[in-house]
Amino acid sequence: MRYSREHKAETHARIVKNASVRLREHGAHGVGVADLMKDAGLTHGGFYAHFDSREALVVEAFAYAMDRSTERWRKKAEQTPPDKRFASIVESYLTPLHRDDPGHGCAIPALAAEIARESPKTRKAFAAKLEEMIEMLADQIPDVPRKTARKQAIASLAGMMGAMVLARVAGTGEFSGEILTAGREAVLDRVSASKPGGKKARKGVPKQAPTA
Amino acid sequence: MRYSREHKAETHARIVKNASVRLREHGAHGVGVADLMKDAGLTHGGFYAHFDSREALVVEAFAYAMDRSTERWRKKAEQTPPDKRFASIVESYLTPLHRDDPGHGCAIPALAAEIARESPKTRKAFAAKLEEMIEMLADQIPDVPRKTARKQAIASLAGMMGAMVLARVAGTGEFSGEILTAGREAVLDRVSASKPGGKKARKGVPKQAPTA
DNA sequence: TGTACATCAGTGAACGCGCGTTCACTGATGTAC
DNA sequence: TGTACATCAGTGAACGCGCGTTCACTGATGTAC
Repeated sequence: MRYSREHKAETHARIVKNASVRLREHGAHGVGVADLMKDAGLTHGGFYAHFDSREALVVEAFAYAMDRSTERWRKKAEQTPPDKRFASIVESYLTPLHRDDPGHGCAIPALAAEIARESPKTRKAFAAKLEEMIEMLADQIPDVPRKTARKQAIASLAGMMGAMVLARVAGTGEFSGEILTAGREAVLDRVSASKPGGKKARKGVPKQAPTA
Repeated sequence: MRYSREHKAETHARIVKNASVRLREHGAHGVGVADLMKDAGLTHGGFYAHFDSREALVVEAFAYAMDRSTERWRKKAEQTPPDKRFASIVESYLTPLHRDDPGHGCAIPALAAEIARESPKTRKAFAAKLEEMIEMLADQIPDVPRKTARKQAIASLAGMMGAMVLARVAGTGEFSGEILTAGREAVLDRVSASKPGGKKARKGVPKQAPTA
């Protein structure tokens, strides 16, 4: 072979990693094969030595992005006291930083709507990663039955990714910030309220009379 | 002119209306100009007598879809007692029927993520329609200060459209239904809990020990 | 009222372009002897 | 250890195709006289 034993695997991984950023930035159909290969320092002709089709790369790149998110949050949780794990994930998710850097952020707000329209195979691959992420999130909600934790994880993820999509549509101004704040408070409030002793109002998120 | 006075306006409206369905079904880039004109019973060459560009049609079709949703919900609310208006919207939104017919459903889960990546002009046009929809939703949340209602409307819409996107990614099976249910319960629960006398658990949505 | 002309929504061929994919070729390296 | 050959990741030209857009043309109708 032209290159050393692990060279191909490294190149493959580099293509996938770079593609996962570009696809989150520009959408599942927003970047061409030639550009994706250029990102990895290659020419487009060699693409099919690594992937059966463009769609196959899309699937791998999504899986990579989802795995990275799930793993990052799991590690973040490990370094946080159990009762603050979930809140720390939500708070780092619904930020202007995340909103303004989709390429390095969660793949769900960036790509899920498009994926839902792809082939069943692609869609199912994404759904499996979604399921993993939900389970990981449920692990971070202590002191409630597992079924409740899972429901909370699903609803929270929906609220988080939904707020992120809306915030990106709204741009970077006041309206966009308002969406991030409303989403963050609602998710944190709901989950803390579901705990046995957690019905007291959270800081800045009174249930009846807002101070702000 | 070849056609009677109002003929052009009618044709224009027909193109926009049909396009709003096709674009929600297949995405903002998922249908070509030729197909969109064919839907209206025309050939592609005449397109530019009606629109400056394909993107101009996309903007009009989105505005049309958003206006229809906002108006439909407003009317639905008028025929419902004030304290049940919001719940009736949420319940009709997070259904398998809506999930399985994106072409006639809410434009936000279908298209918002793509719109966020379009030109500032297109994005802002969508953001303005989003703002209108949020205001309409806030109108349906009684008995709380306006600021609270608006926050609830934003967070609820994020949860609703997010759950719809996730449910569509999950397909039509059990997992997908679980997402719709979790989203519905979370949104209804959160809003009813924000009311002065509304802290009691909702039917089937116990806060600590689920029955199902 | 009747007639000639101007209008312009709609037609269908054509344009240029970018895309995903294919393919003959290259050449540095691993392997066989 | 040294040499000839086989391998195959990567190159770059080419392919076919569909897309958004342009354009010369059509012909039924509104309008001017």
